[in-house]
Amino acid sequence: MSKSRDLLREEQSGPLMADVAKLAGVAISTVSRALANPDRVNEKTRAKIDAAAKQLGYTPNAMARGLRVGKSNVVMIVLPGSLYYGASQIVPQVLQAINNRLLENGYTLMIANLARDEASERHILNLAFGGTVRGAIILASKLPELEGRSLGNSGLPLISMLMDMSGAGVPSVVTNDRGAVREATSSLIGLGHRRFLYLAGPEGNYHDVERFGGMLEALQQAGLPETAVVRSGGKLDYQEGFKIGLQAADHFAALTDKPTAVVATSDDMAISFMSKMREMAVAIPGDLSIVSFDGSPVCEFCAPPLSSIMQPAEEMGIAAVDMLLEAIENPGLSSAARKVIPSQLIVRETISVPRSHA
Amino acid sequence: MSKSRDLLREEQSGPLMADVAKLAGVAISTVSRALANPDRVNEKTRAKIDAAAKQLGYTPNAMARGLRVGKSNVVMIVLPGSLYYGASQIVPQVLQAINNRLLENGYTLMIANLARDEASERHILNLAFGGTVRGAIILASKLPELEGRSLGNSGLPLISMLMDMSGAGVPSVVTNDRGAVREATSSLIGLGHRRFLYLAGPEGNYHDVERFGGMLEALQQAGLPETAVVRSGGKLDYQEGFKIGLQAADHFAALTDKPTAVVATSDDMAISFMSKMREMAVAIPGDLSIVSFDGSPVCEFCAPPLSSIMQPAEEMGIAAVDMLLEAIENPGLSSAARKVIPSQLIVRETISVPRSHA
DNA sequence: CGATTTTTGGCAAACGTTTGCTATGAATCG
DNA sequence: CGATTCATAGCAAACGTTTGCCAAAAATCG
Repeated sequence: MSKSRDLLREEQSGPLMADVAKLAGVAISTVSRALANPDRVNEKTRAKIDAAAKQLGYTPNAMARGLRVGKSNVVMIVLPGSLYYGASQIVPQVLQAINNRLLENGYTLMIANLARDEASERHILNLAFGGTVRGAIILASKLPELEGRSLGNSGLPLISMLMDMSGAGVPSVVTNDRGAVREATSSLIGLGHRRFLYLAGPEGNYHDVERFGGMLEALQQAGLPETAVVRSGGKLDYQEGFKIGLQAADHFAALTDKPTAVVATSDDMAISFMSKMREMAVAIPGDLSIVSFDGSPVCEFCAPPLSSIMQPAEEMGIAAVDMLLEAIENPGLSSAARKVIPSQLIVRETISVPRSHA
Repeated sequence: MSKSRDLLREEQSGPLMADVAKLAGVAISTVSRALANPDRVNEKTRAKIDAAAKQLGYTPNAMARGLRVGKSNVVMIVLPGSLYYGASQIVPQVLQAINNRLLENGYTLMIANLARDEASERHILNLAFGGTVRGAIILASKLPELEGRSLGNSGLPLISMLMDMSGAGVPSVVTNDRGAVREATSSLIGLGHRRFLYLAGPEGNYHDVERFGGMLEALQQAGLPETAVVRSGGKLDYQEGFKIGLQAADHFAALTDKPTAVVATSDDMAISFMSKMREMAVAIPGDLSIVSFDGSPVCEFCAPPLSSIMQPAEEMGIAAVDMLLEAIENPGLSSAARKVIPSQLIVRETISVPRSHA
C-alpha cells in the first residue's frame, strides 16, 4: 500500500493537506481552517501550520476544493471566431485588462473561441455546464446554443462586452458607437463637408447598425438627406478590414460626384483605403478627410496620422470584470444593467475643411 | 433532506450522473462507462443512456472527473507582462492557433500573465502545483519561481515558445531570429549597402542578442568591420517599439556619416521611425532602405509598404501544442527538443540600391 | 474553587465522478 | 442439457478538500 502510494507520489502530485497536518502535529481540518480562515485558529498553531506548509511546498488542490465547495475561480472569456485583426490591439488590450482585474480578485481567466462550428460551441457549453467556470464575459456576437443547452440559461453569470445585450437580459458594457460616430460626423459637417463615404462592417452587425445609425442621425440633425452618404462594403467581416478599405477605394474611384469625407468603421479599413488614395494621388486631408474607428496605436504613425475614435478597451474590460464579480457575489439581484463607457475621438491630421470651402 | 437537496438544485448545479442512471434504468457506473468507453457497454443500453443524458441536458462535472483521475484538460499559456504591442498581431495569432489546436485535442486554454510582481508569479505557481493545469506553454522570458517552488520542477510538461530554452531542459519551438537577420542583412550588403543602423530591443534580451548576432555574422561574412553598424536603442522593451523608433530617428539625424540602411527589430520601431523620416524628408528607399521584424499585417499598407521578416506565429503555436501534447501523453521520454521554424522575409518597397550606387 | 461561557481541535460526511472487483445473466461448447 | 466462458451490470472505495457538529480545553465569572 505505502509502496504504491509512494509510486504515485513519484509520478504525480505533491504533498497533501494530510502531510502538512502530520508535520505540524494537528488534524487535517485544523490545517484547512488555518489556511482559509486564519482568525478561527490559534496563532501559534497557525504559525506551525504555515511553517509546515511552506517547508513542504504545499499547494492546495484546486479541483478538490472546487468540487467540495461547488464553485471554481475560473472566468471564461468568449471571443469571436477570429481574433485576427490588422492593426487593432483591442483583443490583447481587453485580455490584459480583464486578466489583471481578475487576478486582483483571485480569479483565473480561461479563453474560448466561438467559431461557427459545433465543436467550439459544444466546448463552451461543456465548460459552462460542467462547472468548470464561474462566469463568462462575452465578446462574441451570439450566445452558444446546442442541443437544448444554451449559455443563456446555464445559470452562469454573464456579461456582454462591446455589444449591447442588456435588452436580452444580459448585463452589458459597451461604448457609445452611435454617439461617437454621430459627433464625429457632425464635426465634419461643421467643417463644411456635405458628401460622405461610409465604410461599412458586415450588414446587420450590431456595431455597423449602431455606427451607421449615428451617421444618419448626424445628417438628419444637419438637415442633410440620407443620400449625402454613400455606403461602401457591408459584405465582409471586420477582420477583413484591409480588404474592405481596398474595395472602398475602388468604389470611390468610380464615383462621379466625389465625397469629401470618409467615415471608416475600423482603422484597418482606413489604413488600406489611405494607402490606395496615396497611389491614386488623392491628397489627405486636402482632397478628402478621413476619420476612423478603433484608435489603434499605429494610427499616430500613419501617413498622415490618422484621426480615429478610440475604444476604451481597458476601462471596458475592468468594468466588465467588476460587473461580473458583482453578479457572482450577489446572485440575487440580476439587474441586467448597461454600462456605457464613452469613446473618444482622437483628432490627428486626416481632417480638414473641404477643398470647395478653402 | 430532499427539500434541501431540491433547494440546492435550484441554486446551482444541473442533473447528475445519478439522475441519468435513474432515468435510463441502469447503474451509475454503467453510465460512466457508456460515456467514456462506449464499446464496453451494450449498444441498446448505451442508446438508452445517451437519450436520457440528452433529455436531461446532462454535462459531466469536470472537477469531479479531474479530481478522480488526477488530471485536468487545461493547458496554461504564460504570457509576458504586457501584451501591448503597437501593430504586431503575434499575440492574438499565437493565442488563436494554440487555442484551436488544443480544442481539436480536447483541451482548454487558460491564460496567465507573468508580470514582475509576486502576485502573478504566485498565481501561476498555484495553478501549476494545485493540479489545475496539465501543461504549460511559455512565452515569457523567465520561469516563475517563488518560495522554493519553481515552474521548472513542478513536474509539469513545459514548452518554451519564441525563446530557446532547450539548453535549460525545456523543449522549445523558436524561429531562426539569427539566420533571418543575417540573410536580410546580407542581401542589403549585396545591394551595396555598407553603413547600417540597427534598432535594438532591450540589451541582453534573447531576441536582441540573436538578431544583433545575425547582423554581425552577415558583416563578418562580407568582410565588413563591426563598426559598419550603429546600434540605437537597447534601453526600452519591445512593447515600447514606437518610442524606440522615434529615438532612433533622432539618433539618425545626429549622425554625420549617415547609414544607408536600417534593420529594425520590430515593426513598431520601423513604423514610427519611418514616420519621422517622412517629416525629415528622408526618402525611403531612395535615401534609406529599411527592413524590419515581425511581419505585421499592417506593413503592407505603410508608406511605403514595409519589408519585414514575418514570424510564423501560427505554425509555431501549432508546433508548440503538438510538442506539449506529446510530452503529456508520453511522460517518459523528455527529449528537450528544439524545433526551429524559419521566418520569411517579405520584400516590399523599402529596400533598394543605396543612392551612392545609383 | 466550581460553574459557565468561550475558544479551539477532531471526526466524519459530503462534493460527483471513475474504476477494480464481484455477481449476474447470456452464450457457447462438449 | 450441464458446464464453462464471456459480456455486462452493480457495489463501493477512492480522489483531496471543506465544514457541521461535538468534545475538550481554556478562560472568565460569581
